[in-house]
Amino acid sequence: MAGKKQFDVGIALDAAMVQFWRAGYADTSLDDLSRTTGLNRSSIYSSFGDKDSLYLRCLDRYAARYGTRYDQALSGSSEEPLQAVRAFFEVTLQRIADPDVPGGCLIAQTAMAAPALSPTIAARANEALDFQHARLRTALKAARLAERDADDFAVHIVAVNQSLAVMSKTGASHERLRTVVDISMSALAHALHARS
Amino acid sequence: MAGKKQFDVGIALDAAMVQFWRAGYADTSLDDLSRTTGLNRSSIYSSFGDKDSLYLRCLDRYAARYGTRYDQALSGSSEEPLQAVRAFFEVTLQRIADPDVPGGCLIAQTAMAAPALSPTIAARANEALDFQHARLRTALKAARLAERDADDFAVHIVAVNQSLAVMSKTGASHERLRTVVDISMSALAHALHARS
DNA sequence: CCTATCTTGAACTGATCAGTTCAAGATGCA
DNA sequence: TGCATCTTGAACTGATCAGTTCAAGATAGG
Repeated sequence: MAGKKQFDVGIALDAAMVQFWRAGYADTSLDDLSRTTGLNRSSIYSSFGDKDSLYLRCLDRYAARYGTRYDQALSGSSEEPLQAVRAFFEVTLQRIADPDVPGGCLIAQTAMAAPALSPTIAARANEALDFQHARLRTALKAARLAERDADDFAVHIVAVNQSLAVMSKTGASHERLRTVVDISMSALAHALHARS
Repeated sequence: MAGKKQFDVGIALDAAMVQFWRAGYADTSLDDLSRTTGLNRSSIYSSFGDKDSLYLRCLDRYAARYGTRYDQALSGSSEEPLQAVRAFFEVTLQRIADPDVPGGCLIAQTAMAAPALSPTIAARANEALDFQHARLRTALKAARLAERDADDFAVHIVAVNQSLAVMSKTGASHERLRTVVDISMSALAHALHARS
């Protein structure tokens, strides 16, 4: 209505998300957020509330953005589960290789720091991982994998996917990360070959 | 020579290690350390130096303690690689199940927080993971696995082992963690069955 | 031009942080 | 008992933290 037009909320959220993603909650100060978003402290508070609220919004933004990519990867080759799961892992590998974005994974980082974070935030990270599990479970069941196998592989794939975040933080090469994935893929291939 | 006898350095280091392990570097204050070790701030500084030095000693203590267990697990069944790797994973599963000690993994936690830690500390965590990889590589090669396969599986197993730390932080049940391991074990079983 | 409304920078508050200092107290030895 | 030595608690320093406040400035509608 009056005053100057507002900043782009989406761009500011992306900048805050990247900052939390790179440095974690504890090691990101409001000054860091102010600097990386280009917003004043006052503007951050008036637009996003306190640090916890902003972190929560960044977590949701992260989960939504990559969640749709995981969904697309799994549904893109729904008739060929091996290819679908390969595409699923590829989402993570490409994110890690993306120079515009930190390595690691905001969800994994949140889970690791959970004891020091607010229960609401910790719960949100767990929900995101549960959702990831459900995504994979559904896709594997649709591929006519036995119910038990679908559930087990979903658990395994979620875990291995998280391990990529840890390994990338240690400076592991893209090749090494692909090796981690390939061995899980071979296990899935064997299970699919043996299905009824 | 004079004055009161000293406290037990080992016990104090264990307490500090557990504190760092549970809360991470950033969320552990010197007051926390003073409280959990029972030592005065002055005593901490005079005995262990500053926070970084103490953290490094805890990291080394952690790596040494569980490193020997991993070594024993791998060498205990050196003629049967499947059993050896199973025992390797069991070390981690038992540590996670141990109520006297936090879940997760101090090395993984350090790696995840690396960007905010001193380069020395981050490097030490990477060294520990490299050592873990070498351990597995040697054991798998001794089991007459092809050089390339031994290296690849060593990379995979190190990653999956780290994933257990992440998943345990999300409240994953012991059963689920075992499922993660079992699928990697099945992949190894197939590779061993197909060896020349 | 004028005024109402929003943004912004900077300063301030109370809390916590790592690290240091030092005097009081406890202890063992002679 | 008395002395030498170590431990300990508490206070202090300078820095940083999250969160709040407010006046100055910028803008758009009338």
